[in-house]
Amino acid sequence: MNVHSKTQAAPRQQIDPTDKRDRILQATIRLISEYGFHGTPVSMIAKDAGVGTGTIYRYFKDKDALVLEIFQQVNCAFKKTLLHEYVVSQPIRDRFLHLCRDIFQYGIHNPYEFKFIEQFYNSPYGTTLRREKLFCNCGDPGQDLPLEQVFAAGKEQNTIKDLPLAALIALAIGPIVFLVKDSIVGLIQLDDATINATMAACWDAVKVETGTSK
Amino acid sequence: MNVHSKTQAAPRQQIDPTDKRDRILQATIRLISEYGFHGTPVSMIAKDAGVGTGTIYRYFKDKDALVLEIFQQVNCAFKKTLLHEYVVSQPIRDRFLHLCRDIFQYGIHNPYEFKFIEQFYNSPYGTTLRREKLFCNCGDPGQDLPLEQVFAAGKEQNTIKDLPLAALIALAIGPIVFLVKDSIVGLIQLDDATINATMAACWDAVKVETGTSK
DNA sequence: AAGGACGGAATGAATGTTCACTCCAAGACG
DNA sequence: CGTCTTGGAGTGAACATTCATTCCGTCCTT
Repeated sequence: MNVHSKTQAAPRQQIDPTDKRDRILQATIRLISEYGFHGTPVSMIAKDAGVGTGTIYRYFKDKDALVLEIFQQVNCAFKKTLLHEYVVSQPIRDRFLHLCRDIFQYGIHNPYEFKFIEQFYNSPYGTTLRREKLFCNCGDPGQDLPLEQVFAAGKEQNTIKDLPLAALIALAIGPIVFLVKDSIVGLIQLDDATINATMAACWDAVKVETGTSK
Repeated sequence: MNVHSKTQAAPRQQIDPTDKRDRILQATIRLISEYGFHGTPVSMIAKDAGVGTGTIYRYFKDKDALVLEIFQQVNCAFKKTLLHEYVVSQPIRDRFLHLCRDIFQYGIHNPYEFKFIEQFYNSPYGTTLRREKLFCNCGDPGQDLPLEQVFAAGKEQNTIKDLPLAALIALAIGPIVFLVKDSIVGLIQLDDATINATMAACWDAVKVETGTSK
């Protein structure tokens, strides 16, 4: 960008304003999502980010701090994605499908972040976080996930099955996580038709049956 | 060799026939399911198994061989569980629910093995295996998973939705894996009622709608 | 020229693997 | 029967490697 590099045209440092910090974050997400925390040495992150290993410690106290910051950042971004264009006044089914689609899209367009979050949540550290219900509230303390709101509202008006919340979430998110992971590793190709049909099937799983059951 | 090796009553060695080997396997499953491959040093496995570190290398070439053997063993045992009392002549829905129940039960009763398999499948090595479709065929080469058979049969008779196989599997297994993992880390308590209702909901997801769709 | 950002060699701790040794059960020999 | 020999399972300290973190010389900016 810019060129004349030097001669002051670029106001800050020469090449990377805070570029390096971002490169480190991105490389870490990518590598840890593939090899796991203990499977990715700091040296590997440095090489992938194109910086010296020492530089990483200029920006982060240690490896743990680096990973924790990534989790908080990615987790917040993901939650914001879910709330994007989410309208509480819409019918339960529409809101549900909207959320499903957002999760699908997020996973497909942010595969590394998606796998990173999943790994983190299933790590001992992530489990502790979940148990303590701390999460990252992103400045909206105490607010439930929108999916939980939808289920609560749906149960009241007898649109959603009367199941434990954990089971409903599993029915909604489980298949999506499963499919997206397969898609990320290249085992399948997710086209729009499949995504839509799968979302609809997730709805069938959580909705109250309308016709005869069986 | 042989010789009546004495009186034959106690055929083999005195105390530990293959006891240690098993203890090593069990410890590895438990620890890796919790801390991951790179997160569990061999020394930790040795201590947990109550053997010297060197002993592990009497039974296994290296750490990789140890883990690979566990995967093959556990994977085969799991598949056998799925085929237990599985009757092809039963209706699609009954076979489906039977398989779902088996997966639930296996996960609840073998939490370490369950998490181990999940981790392995999502590791780079496991992904390669899946892509190569090699798996562990347990002596039944080419035989599909029973779940795949059920879906194939169900599609033919228009009982199961016409979705890609991967999507159907995700709809069936995704929620179960999700719930069992939560149950293993103690976030929820899975009672029979919840299990049954969740299985039924999985069926709703994959079955062809009978009443009006909406 | 001063000061800080940067890279990467240096460092010490941790990990996977090896190896020289111990120990004990099971024949061999009297 | 009792003692000696032996072979191999078992062990954990030692070794080589890898890792996270630190440190210092270099270079860029001002």
